[in-house]
Amino acid sequence: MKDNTEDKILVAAQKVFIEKGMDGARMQEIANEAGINKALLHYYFRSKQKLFEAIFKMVFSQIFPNLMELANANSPIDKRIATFIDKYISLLQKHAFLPTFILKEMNRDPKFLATIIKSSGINPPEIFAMLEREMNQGTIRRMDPRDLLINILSLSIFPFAAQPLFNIVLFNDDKAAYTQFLEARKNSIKEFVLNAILTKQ
Amino acid sequence: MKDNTEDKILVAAQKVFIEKGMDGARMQEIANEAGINKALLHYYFRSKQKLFEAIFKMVFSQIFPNLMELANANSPIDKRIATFIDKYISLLQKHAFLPTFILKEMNRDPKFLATIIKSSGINPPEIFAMLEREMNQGTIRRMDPRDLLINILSLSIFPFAAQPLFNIVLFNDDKAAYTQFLEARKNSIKEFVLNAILTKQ
DNA sequence: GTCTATATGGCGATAGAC
DNA sequence: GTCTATCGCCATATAGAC
Repeated sequence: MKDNTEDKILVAAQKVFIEKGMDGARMQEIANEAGINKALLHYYFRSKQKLFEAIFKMVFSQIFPNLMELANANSPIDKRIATFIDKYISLLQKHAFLPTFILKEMNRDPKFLATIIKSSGINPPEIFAMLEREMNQGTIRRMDPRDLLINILSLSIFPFAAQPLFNIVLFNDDKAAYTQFLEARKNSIKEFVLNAILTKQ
Repeated sequence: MKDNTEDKILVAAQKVFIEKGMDGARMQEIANEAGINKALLHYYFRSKQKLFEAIFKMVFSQIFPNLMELANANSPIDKRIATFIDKYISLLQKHAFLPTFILKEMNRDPKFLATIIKSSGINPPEIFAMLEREMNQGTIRRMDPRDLLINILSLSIFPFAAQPLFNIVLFNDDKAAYTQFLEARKNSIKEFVLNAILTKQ
């Protein structure tokens, strides 16, 4: 992923766009980061806008959870939810700045965002149907399945998006402590969610 | 809040900065929005940076929850948490775009952020001490109090910050439906949190 | 305090040689 | 494909009249 020029540009552009955002990023800085000339950026991607869209698309597909795993597996619902949370937090740990980037740039162009989402292959109705089956069987409490999905995503993503705030407010700027806290949250979130939704027998 | 020129500038700047962000905002647009000349902005605030910092400070104090209500009241813990969630979601409904703005600009200057936070008068240790008392009394499950606080804030704030995404993915771009959903979440979040933490008698 | 006019610099984008 | 040089524009900021 760094051999040819195009890939070098993509790597450099992702770094700079994530750090500075679309408006704050400079084509010159991307060129420096890639070790090439500014004019080459336009040779490969025509405009800053096109380059940005390529990056946003890449990042979005990297960070959007594989929700389908929630729907398809055969194990019990609590197992599936626990596995999903575990995998998803691990993914966010590897790409801790991507949620902030997505949230930052999400409002820029609603139509473009819609296009990206459509082509990302997620199918919420299938997940909701599965959750409703579980509710009918009485394994989880009755609730709006959209709430449940949003809750799981909120609990997982928000602590990464608000990292600088929580890091200062709750951890006195101790970044290592916050990293450790996020690792422990894998289990903490699982317990919290399962306590909230599992019916007791 | 609109009589003198300085206030007109603050109102206009808040609107434009929230919509476009610090880097995307233009002093000319703020001047137009305020119905004054561009040079006046510099007369009152010296630079774009200073104007932005004034706005960020205002917005931050508007949106940061009055956490102390969680700690000080005399009613039972479940009542206090329920009231807090209710009030906080109502606040977010009135200022739906402020969370996105804060998250967007939070990483710009960590030292400035730290200053703002220090002067905001929140005192987490007091809240944690209160939560630990409840755990010792057995009214709520034993857990890391920081997790509980972060969970409540995540469940409340994230659906506003990720509004464009959820609106498309889950509500087919029907904004009224999403607004209604957020209203219903006041109760949904309460039930979710209380089920997760209350010990059954 | 408020305006018009302008200084000054930096940006995205292109032309054109190699 | 890759470079240097440059165009044309627009941004923040200031000077100076009223």
